Amino acid sequence: MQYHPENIESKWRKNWVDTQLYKISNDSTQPKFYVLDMFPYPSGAGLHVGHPLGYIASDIFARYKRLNGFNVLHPMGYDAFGLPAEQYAIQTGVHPAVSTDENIVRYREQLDNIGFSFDWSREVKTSDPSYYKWTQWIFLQLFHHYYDQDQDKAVHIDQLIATFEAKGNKNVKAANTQDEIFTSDEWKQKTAKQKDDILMNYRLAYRKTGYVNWCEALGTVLANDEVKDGFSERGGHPVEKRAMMQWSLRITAYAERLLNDLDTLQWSDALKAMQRNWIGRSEGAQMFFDIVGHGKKLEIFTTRPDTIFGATYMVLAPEHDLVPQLTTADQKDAVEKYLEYVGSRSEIDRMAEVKEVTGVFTGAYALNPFTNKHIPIWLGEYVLKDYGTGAIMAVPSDDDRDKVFAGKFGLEIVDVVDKTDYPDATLNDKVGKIINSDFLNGLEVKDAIAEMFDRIEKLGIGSKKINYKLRDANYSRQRYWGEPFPIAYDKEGVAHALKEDQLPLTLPELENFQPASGGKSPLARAEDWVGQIPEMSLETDTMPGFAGSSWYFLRYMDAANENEFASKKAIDYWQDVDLYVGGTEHAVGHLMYSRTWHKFLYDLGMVPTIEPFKKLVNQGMIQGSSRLVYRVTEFYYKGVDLAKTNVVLLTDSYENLNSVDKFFIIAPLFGIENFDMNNFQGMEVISLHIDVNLVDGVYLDLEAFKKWRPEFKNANFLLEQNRKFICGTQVEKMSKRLYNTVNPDDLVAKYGADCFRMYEMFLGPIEQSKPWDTKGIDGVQKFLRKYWSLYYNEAGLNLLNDAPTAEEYKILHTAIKKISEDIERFSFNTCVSAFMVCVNELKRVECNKRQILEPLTILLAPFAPFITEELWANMGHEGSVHKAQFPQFDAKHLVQDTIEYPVSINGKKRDTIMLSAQLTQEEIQAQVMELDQVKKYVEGKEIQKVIIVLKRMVNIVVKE
RNA sequence: GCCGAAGUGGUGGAAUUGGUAGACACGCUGGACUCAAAAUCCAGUGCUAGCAAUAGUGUGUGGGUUCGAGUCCCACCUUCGGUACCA
Repeated sequence: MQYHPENIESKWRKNWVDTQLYKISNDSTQPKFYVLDMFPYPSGAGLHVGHPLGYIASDIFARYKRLNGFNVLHPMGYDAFGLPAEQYAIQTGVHPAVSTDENIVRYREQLDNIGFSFDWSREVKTSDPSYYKWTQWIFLQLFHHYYDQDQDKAVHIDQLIATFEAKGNKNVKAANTQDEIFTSDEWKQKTAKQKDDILMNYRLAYRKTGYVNWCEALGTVLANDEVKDGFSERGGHPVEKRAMMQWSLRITAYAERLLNDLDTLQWSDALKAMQRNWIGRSEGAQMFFDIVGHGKKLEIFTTRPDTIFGATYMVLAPEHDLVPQLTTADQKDAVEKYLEYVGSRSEIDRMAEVKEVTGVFTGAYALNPFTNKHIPIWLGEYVLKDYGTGAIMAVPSDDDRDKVFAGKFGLEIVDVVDKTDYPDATLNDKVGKIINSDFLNGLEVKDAIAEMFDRIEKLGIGSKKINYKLRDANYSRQRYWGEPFPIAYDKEGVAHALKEDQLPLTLPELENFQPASGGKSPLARAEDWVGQIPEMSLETDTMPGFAGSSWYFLRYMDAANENEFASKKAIDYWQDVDLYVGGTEHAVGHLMYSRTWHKFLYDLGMVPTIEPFKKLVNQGMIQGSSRLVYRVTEFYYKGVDLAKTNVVLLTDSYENLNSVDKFFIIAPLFGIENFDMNNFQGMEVISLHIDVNLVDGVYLDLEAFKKWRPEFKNANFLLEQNRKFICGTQVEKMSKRLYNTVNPDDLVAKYGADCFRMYEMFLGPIEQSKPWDTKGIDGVQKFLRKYWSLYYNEAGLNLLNDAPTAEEYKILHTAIKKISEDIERFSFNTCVSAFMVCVNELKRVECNKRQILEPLTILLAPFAPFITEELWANMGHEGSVHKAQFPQFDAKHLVQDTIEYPVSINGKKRDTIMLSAQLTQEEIQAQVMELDQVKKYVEGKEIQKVIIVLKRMVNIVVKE
């Protein structure tokens, strides 16, 4: 009987649904294990072979844990709010909910095809009101809390109000954007609007006017992690800075905890480094400089207070608040001109010209508190409004940027650090001896910094401070397809939270999804909706894409709960995610936000753990291997442009076009006789992506190609050897646009899901990125056929009940050991290899014994769930193989063919001698042997090779 | 620039603690079966020399530690990923 995956797989696919095989309970005495995949955004293109890589790995792990007696939570859902569906709606008028649901149906089919063990009864969809009710609810908790730095946790805003009423805000230590100090009496006299404005500066979800990333093409603002190199991550549209009133999340309040708690996680060093980088902690001094002739002081942040004697000027960001007050009449024109110039430049311009230094003098001077010199205050683009205080003291002798700036504008340079002891150090390295600095002279930089912290604090001109690169997350989107804010404004503009029984606040129905005028969301046009609460108007922005994905892993624990986001009982049972698998593209965005939300919920006592994802594995990206042909579009001869010719020529490479011989082939096609190289001027060629499915390896199927692109049906092809057309290749992102996507459905149809799963695992380490290549899949198919043939001969099932031999046990237990260990360390490619070795060996010894094949079936079940289920049933078992007990490794079956024996060499006692052979203890004399004795001893034993090791052991291989 | 990861046959990749480098698979070569093809099976396959046994050589480059290095140390080169006026 032959192995036919298609019948087997469709049968079991249905059976698993009918028997609810993968449905799990929150009531279990078994230990829990939570295996989570990053849920997908259901795009219109469907899944390609790159998407399931991580899902297959996590599915194997989940199944393995289940077979080992764990109650495994392994859910799946959809990150269903997002820009593409809305862009599609704008173009076609199809409601995003409709297109999203269609895509979800398609995703579900594709996922089911591959045989995952998801518990679909727990499916979540972030765009479902029953889900986003709780996204809105958590948002309201953020709105109602502030971060108390004394308790180092989130605390309800009512407590802050009570403190304000009793004592004002002087002694409040909280994460805030508030600089006004007020007393209890002053607070009480404020209007509702004023109070609201002040509280906004403390809330964890708050509104502020700030410089945001505005994307004109998408008509919305974006968070920092949604912008790459000045372009939007979705769609690649240009992004600019704009001042707007927006909702934000005060994630910076959690910066220190986000950084420190990384140490508790089993994440890769690379990923932790990325997060540390993004948080960007730096220790330094906050200092206040007097401004000559002004009451105000200039606040700066520096990590190098030791260089203050070299601070010969100050630089402010052009957007700094003090700029108008500082600018003198003389410099007014110059400053205004400069601000105009800065305003005209997009983010992309600024990034492209990092080397270019620009700046202008304000006319004002600050007082260097240590040199007492008047130092000029400049404006410069290289100082950023958002980082630190938006102002710096410039030390041109010890900072690259300051040096360039001073050089360009002729500012004074005083050398303050002597680096002669450190010839390899760069200008920015914090090493050397301080010079020209009065009391600091002779100190090492490190000591000088410590000394300065003391002095600054004693003089009362500043203090030690920690700064972060991390910014608060922009939380408003001027879009339709997102969670509406459960916020309404009264006539004064005071923000009021909706009550819990008013949730979910659902999206209004719209016909037209174009943004409303004035940079507003399409929701603004739904006037009835906006005004549904008397005397109030609803917020018209919606929440960003990361809102729903910041807590979905908690919803899976209790997905159908209508009263809470998840019951306390469910959360206490499942605790946190034991294993999280997903791509690095979420290294800073999603992972930072969900960690913050989780910590916030921890502060509120709603989750028991400080971190959501204990262990995280980043699967690599599967790239596409594109196939290209090259098309001659223009051909120049004797200076005559022959572009109008209707000849289309397709060739496999530029090299072919550059070869002289080929011109003689091409020339007649262009109607040129007697081709003369001297008259040839060149030609223009463009590359053309062709559908990889029309190509067998690199050979293009010409007929299929002409059918696919009828406009080329009369094209001439420049054929390579054997009259086969060889395509050019290029590795790039897998994308529908580049025609290099491979659909898993096609492979499942052709080879079966088991084969597809194992082949994806066989490609290489899960963490590694690699181009997709189908050519090795035959090897896995061969393996499955061979495996099947262990159980079956031509007549049918052919199994023996005989006791296995020692050799057969050894083959099985070698595989059990290797595969169990490799699954634990997430090395699935070596597992597949181990299966191949095992089956090859069993084939060699012609083993068809139940006592070997039964455990082997269970061993393979996580990898190939269908074929093993079929064989398990055919062997006469009642239940599913996926409910069986995973075979346990037993060391007694591994024949000891190595005996360790102590040995001394040249009179020194060394560790052990390892004799590789079936030697008995009697054969080896129970005494310490000298090296010569070893050799002598070994000579009589038909030793093939002796490797003499002095330190650890002697390795001897005996001829078989 | 800074941070991180990695360089092994024609290809994807093994080698888990420093112990016979190249497992497993693809590809290729030869053979069996077949009218033929597919499928299947057998043998070979790092490179160089040789009919062969065999010898030499070999994990990006150059050094080092060690009886022994793909693995550890130093310097360098290359590739990929992240990040970038972060004071």
